[in-house]
Amino acid sequence: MRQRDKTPYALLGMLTLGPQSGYEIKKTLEASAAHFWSESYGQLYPVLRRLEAEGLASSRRQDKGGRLRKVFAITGAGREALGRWLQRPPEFQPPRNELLLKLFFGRHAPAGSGREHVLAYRAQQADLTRHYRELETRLLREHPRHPDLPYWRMTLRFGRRFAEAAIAWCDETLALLAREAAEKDNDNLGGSG
Amino acid sequence: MRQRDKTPYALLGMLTLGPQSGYEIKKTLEASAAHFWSESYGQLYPVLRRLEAEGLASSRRQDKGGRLRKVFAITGAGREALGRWLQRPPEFQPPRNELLLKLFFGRHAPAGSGREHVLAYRAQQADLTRHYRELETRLLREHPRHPDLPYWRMTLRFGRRFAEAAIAWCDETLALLAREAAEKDNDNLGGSG
DNA sequence: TTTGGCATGTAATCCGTTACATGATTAG
DNA sequence: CTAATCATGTAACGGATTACATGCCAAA
Repeated sequence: MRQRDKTPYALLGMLTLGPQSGYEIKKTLEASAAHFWSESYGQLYPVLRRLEAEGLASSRRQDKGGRLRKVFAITGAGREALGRWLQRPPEFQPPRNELLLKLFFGRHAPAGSGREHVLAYRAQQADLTRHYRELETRLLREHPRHPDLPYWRMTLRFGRRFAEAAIAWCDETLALLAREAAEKDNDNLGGSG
Repeated sequence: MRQRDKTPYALLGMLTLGPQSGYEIKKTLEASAAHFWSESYGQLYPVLRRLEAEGLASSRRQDKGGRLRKVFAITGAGREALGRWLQRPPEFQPPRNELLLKLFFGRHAPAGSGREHVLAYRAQQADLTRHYRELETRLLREHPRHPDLPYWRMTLRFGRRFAEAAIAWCDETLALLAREAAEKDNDNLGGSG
């Protein structure tokens, strides 16, 4: 298996929660880890096939209410491979933040567009904090003794802290943008008056 | 120009700082925006060529101390294209955080590996906060009246706030991991005794 | 003299998304 | 009836990195 390709490990990890179909894996991912990981079908299905070919997962066809499903399970070799990967230090990935890039060039942007972007981002992050809080509450209620719970919570906490930091930053930034806009207005008045 | 490809705009934006060679653009990017944007040469040079073909940038060969450089400048059409892009709302990009993924599956990881990853991340973020602070100080000292300064500061503040949030999260997480490790030890003692 | 930085580019490859294609079942 | 959801996959494309290839200049 390649070094840089993390999708196989993400899928193996998902299979530690129990045997699942590709479709289910995606749903589970979206419901629990969307804020830090995602996979597309175009990636997911071929990789599952590969995992099976390499003996890291096994599959059996299942008939569920007339629908055909292909349910995958992690194998012993799969668990070992996952464990080895979990031990390796995470690779640093160069971030790309389009909002910051647009702000960085803010002086050359149409008036008010920076403010709009930041407002939209703030709203999105506020929604997210609510979402994280709900998720955490539901998790504690529905799986209070699940052995994975502490780990799931850590990732949720990460999301919450970052969303809160983002909101604070938005407020600070909106104030700075307002000041810039005011100074620009002043310059214009001074220049013409 | 394509919709999704942001590299051209990043390069046009860099050219608003003045005419530069591809090599210089990369250096500038690394010195000022590394925490939210990066480009590789394999991407940068072909895109510069494309920008010129589309009339958004112009170039002239320059002989600097015997070395041949190809210096690019943004054109009027380039400024317009940049302005239009700056106005469009930033696209949401699904994040991928390998550290969180590894933590999420932490129960299946070799003992202590989660802790190590978090410690390494914490150290990295602590370095970063120092770096941001220095950069901001230097910026204020060296370019106190630069019209782009307020915008550059906003992105720096983002970096600092996020690094600080990351450190707080690390400390919280390290405590939770320690508790998990302790409980695991207890279980083992109870099971064998 | 040899290492590091300046400087430009191409080719191979990979990873990932999007669009396409298909079809059954279930809930409204 | 029909829209949504379950379910699996492939093909095309695009964006980005990495490795490769080259060569000059300055400083140690």
